[in-house]
Amino acid sequence: MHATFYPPRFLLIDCNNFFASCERIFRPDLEGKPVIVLSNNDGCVIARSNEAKALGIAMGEPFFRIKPFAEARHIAVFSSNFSLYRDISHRVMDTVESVVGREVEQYSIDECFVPLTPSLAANVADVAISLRETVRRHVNIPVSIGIGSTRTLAKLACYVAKKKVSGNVYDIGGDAGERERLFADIPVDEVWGIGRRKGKKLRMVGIRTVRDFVRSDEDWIKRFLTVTGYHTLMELRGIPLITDVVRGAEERKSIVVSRSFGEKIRSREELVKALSTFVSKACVQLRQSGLVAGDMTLYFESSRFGENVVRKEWQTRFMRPTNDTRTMVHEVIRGLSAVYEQGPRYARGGVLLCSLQREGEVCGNLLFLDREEEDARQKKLMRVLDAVNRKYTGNASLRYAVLGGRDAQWHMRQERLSGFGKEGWNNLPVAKCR
DNA sequence: TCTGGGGTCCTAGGACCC
DNA sequence: TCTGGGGTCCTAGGACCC
Repeated sequence: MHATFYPPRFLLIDCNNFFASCERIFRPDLEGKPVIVLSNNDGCVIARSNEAKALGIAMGEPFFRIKPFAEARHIAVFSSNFSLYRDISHRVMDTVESVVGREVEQYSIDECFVPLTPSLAANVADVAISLRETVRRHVNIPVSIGIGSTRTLAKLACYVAKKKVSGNVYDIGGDAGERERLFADIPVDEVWGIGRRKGKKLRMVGIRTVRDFVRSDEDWIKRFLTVTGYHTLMELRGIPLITDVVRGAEERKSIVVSRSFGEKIRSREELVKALSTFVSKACVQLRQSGLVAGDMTLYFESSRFGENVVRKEWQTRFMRPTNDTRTMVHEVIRGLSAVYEQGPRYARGGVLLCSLQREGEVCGNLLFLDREEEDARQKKLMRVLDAVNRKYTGNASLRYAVLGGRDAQWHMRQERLSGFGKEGWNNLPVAKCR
């Protein structure tokens, strides 16, 4: 007896206009009306409902430029509210898992892959429709679903589901003729993994559609677009080469916290407050994941849209990898003393932690054997700090004095936060279970 | 006046060693 | 002091993703 071979199949679920759809959950009156969501500091547009897209609002458009237009057309405008979006995202993922009966591969805040088992694959059309309906009913988020024999094909199918078919579900199946016709109709830069640069490169040599690309010679593509382009090509031909789309929190390689400042900063003291706050946030993430960082980079810069862009950067390596806020804040102060220059108005800054390792797997350093007692005290302090902050709204109630008050001028502008911003939305009737 | 934030992977080139 | 090739490791920068 030999096992039957089942070709792999994948389903991709992607929430439509995710952030805009999240805001709509609490504002049913906005159904069918144009909605946009702005980036941090209300800087530019990062999500648009279909109606807003139809009005010609582009992704990444600076808000100040379209503000009069948005007002004239009664477009609903929201500041981004990521804690809300993360929560809705969890609900969507949980719902999907409950329908398919297995763990999904969450790829981003608003999409996930489901590798299909033979029994799911046998009924994939029904499964997809059930998923779409259940997510709509339980979380009130509309989704599109693509199905294919590789993850890249499932992504492409989802593009078709969104743009070209009614019902928002599409399966790139086995019919070669249908696939040919479909591929001939899709620009090559819509493929997952072909971005702006590679798309332009391909067009310059006459490869314009997905069909042109799929027909290209694979050795030539490998030389022309490196191995990543080769992987994409093979995936489009139905050979799965991309497997690693999820990474556990403990496998992360870096943590970045960076922001534009609400108002430009001139003084070193304000920069210390801002960057110390950023590094404190990064440390909380480290501790939540059970990680320590070996290196830290901090930077701050003037507006990238002005003349004479000034950018300052400073790097340090810790004697021992750490996740201790006090140690990091100390380094921030040291770094700013080293590279701060008076004069420019700084518009944004950030902190990057890398060389991450699991706490407890850090190689010992003989120089520090006598520090164990102090280490234990410091760890205990961090645990208490995290616990208090979790208990009191998670909003950094307890923090180092150097971080300054909450009204600091560099804090984000969020003038259009929906009423469900800080707390309270947990109690709202999100789930419309029958 | 006003222009997001957070990730990963690959490659080329330099440093260093044998 | 110079000659030479091959290997590894690290870093900066580019490209991609959402």
